[in-house]
Amino acid sequence: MDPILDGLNTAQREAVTSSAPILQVLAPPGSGKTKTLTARVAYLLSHHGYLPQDVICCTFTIKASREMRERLAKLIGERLESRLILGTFHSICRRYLVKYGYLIGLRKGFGIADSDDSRAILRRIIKRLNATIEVKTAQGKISRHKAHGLSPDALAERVKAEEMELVDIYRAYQSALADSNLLDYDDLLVRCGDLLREHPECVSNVQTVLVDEFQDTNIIQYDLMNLFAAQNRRITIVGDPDQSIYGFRSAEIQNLRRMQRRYSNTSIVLLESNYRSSASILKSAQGVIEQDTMRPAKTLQATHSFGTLPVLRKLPTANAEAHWMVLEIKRAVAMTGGLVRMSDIAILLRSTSLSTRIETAFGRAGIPYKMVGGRKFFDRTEVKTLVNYLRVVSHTGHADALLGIINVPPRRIGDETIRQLTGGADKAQVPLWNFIKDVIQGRRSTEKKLQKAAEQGLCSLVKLIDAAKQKLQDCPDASAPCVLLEHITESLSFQEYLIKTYPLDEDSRWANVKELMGQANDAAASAGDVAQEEDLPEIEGVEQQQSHPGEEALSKFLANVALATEATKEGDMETEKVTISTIHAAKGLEWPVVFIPAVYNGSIPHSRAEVIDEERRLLYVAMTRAQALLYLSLPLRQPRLGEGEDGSTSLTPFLTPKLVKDRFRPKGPQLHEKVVYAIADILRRPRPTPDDMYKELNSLPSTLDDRWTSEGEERKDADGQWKDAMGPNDEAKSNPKRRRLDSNQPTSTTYMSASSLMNNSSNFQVSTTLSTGFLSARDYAATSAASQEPVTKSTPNAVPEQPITKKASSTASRKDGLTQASISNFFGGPGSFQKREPIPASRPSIQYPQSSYQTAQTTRPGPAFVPPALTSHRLQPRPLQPSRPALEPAQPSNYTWMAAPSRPAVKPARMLTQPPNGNSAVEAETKSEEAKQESSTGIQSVTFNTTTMASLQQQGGPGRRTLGIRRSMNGWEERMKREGGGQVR
DNA sequence: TCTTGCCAATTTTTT
DNA sequence: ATTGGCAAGA
Repeated sequence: MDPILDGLNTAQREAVTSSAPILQVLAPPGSGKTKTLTARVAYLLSHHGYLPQDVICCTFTIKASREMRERLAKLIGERLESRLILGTFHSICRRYLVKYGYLIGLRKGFGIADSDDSRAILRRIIKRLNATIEVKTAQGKISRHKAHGLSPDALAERVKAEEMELVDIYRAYQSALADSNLLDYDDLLVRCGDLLREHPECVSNVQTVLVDEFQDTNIIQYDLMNLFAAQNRRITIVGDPDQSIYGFRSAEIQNLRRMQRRYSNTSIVLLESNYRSSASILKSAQGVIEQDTMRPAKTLQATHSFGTLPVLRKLPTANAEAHWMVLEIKRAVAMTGGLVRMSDIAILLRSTSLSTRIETAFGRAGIPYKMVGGRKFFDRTEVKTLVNYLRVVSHTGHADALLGIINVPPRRIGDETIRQLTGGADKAQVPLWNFIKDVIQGRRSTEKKLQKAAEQGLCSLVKLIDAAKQKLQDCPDASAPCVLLEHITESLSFQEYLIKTYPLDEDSRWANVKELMGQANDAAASAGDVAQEEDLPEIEGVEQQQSHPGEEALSKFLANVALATEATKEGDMETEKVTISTIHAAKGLEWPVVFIPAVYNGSIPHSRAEVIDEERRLLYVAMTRAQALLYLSLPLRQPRLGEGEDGSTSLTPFLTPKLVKDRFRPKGPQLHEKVVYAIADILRRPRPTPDDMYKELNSLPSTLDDRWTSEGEERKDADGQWKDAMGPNDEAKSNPKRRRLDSNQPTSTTYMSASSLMNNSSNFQVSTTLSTGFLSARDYAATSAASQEPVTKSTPNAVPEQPITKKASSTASRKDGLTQASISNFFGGPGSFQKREPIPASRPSIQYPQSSYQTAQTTRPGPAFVPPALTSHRLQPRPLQPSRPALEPAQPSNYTWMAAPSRPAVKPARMLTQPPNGNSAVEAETKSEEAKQESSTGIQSVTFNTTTMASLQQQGGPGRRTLGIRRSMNGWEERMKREGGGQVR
């Protein structure tokens, strides 16, 4: 078997090997999206004969693209991998603009304005224009407009007089960027779009385009995808509408539909099996996401056992909440006998501001952690300063960078001097840098005479920069950034400067400088590798812009700095650390144990959130990061920004009372043997031995989550000493009396469902009789073996400690199961369904909301298939295709649904129903046939449905539409039931 | 005029 | 806790 397909389930293979030209892979969290996309890249290279340099693969974050590169290197080897055009939209666009930007009049050596730069520019403009708008809002609005492709002029035409202020600011902002030869994040995309529209030949080599996290693309990115693929019109995207959490950045979920409308031959593969989380976590998460009524019902098929219920914990204050996390982390680590380690744990936050409390609590308790997401490193002032020096050296026109360093270290250049200089430069219509040079060399003068000291300071700055520029010219290779940094820090006596200015933490700041140099060094080293990631394939007839290699290395380094999110080098990754991250930054990742604190109204949903659904999805994304243990918590009081006047908080509305009751426990789970084993199984790790599990117990203040009542109150002991006795540091020496395991606490019972109540009461009575008040390991073993805390609740799916596969069909037949109809419903939008009817196939210009689907399922048994033995020959490397005639959106859209149920095995041959070269794909796919199940063979036939969408003049009434949905759902259910028995694997 | 020191305000999420 | 804005010394 093809090694590329190893370890993929049938639906995933379906997606990987599909010969469909336009393919959408829709998949819930944990279903192996990225794995599938990666495998598809490899597959396309090896089976379709695409050259890596002719394949564009867009990811959303730098981390994702790095991960993908690593996976691909393993799959296809570094040689091929390094030639792929793979990266974030922004970085890919930058590459094209570097090479071909001259074609649209972009100046050489442009820099990238990060959001601090943008903010600084806007601040100046707003001040100058005496505008009232806040810098941040202006920044956001401008970015929005750019993402929608609106230039200042275009904006001016469609906006009211009162908004003209913004137009002026926008204009001024653009010209300020242009003056400094900068592009901001949005410009990278917009300008690249301009380039490819005017000069499509730049991507004429591109055979296929793949996009990860498609639900997060905005309009411009969507356009770019199509422009990239203009030549050959072969696109694969993966995405999940439920995980769309970047609406604030103008991401548009509708792009999924837009794409289907544009490409009538869109095929869709659904992945439904979740390989990440316990069934109970999935259930809880689904309970959250399903509150979104506009969303299509969709199955999330668990492959793991039910596990232990997630926790929803109330705590008195935010500090208590942080402390509670400390205790639960310690408990989880100790009681699982090394199964759960610090690095297995993540704290996911709605906003970075929540981290401080947690960080201090962790710091005091000695819990190692690393904070990701907050752009920390490159924001450090000392790092920023040095980077600004590099930027000025790279491009002296970069006015903001220049202003950032003009008086750092202090050169006696104050506000007044700066005002004189910028004012003069403005008047003379000369870049600031040139003006300064002219002034100190006596060719020009400022309105008011500059102070001697200031002039001297300017002199030394100019000297330094000029010397550095010379050095850059002399440096013919990628070591330029490194060389320059050394030169600059030395000439500035930067270390002494740091010592003087930051006497408190001078060493850590210097360490940051060292780190920056290290990164420059790494960049230099990796640039020497076989293939330059930077290089785009040469295209005949289009000249690439060449530049000095040292300069290029420098500008690339600076671009990486600007585009990096968490470029903090993974140097200290080896040590065991808890991860603290924003939810946004956690997307695509997973951890065995996840904490989500502050689940109160105002945090989630955030008080300033615009779209409530997006906040819900955010919580959903956070919850589905967890594999085995999931803890949500909230403080009952918030000192500052609470909801009520008294600072009391209320639980997020996303966690409805019913959901809380059915799917959460009020306190951390008892971590006895059974629970621990279930965790081990979910993580696919060896079960720890009982000895391992018990040996650390004595370090814990309690083996239970009993420091607070389940109503979130401070537990009052007889002597009332909890509070002071339990500093975070001295658990170990606290009075044994307080460590006794509580057996009955009335408060906790209110939450318990009947089943868990039963065994909550009596299991631990043994312990209270122990003279020490604390269980020895063996005692604990004895009690916990008897305790049998229910790991499950009575749910149809509750199959403890058993892979859930056998139950799959029952889930699928539930009314909330994902059906083809419901998914199509999503794409059609609400109410787009109708009973199936013949639909005129050639209606032009589809109005999406009015469209309807014809659902039918085809199975092509026997002769229609190539015998399995031959399937491996099916997709031999093909000659590259000539570009195909365009399929215009005016054609009816025919979506091919290739919904392989997660569990059953499928013969790959079915893909042959599509002609291999795609030219006649449309015709083939529009044929819809009734699905038939080939149940007798015991082998699952493919469910290969063709959904034809076309516009409808008039819609049926709501009743009819519902009927239509029901109908197709029933068909699906029927099939699922029938398929339930025969499974091949 | 530049520097220093104090006070106030501030935090949604990312390329 | 960090940064920006303002007032008083050098």
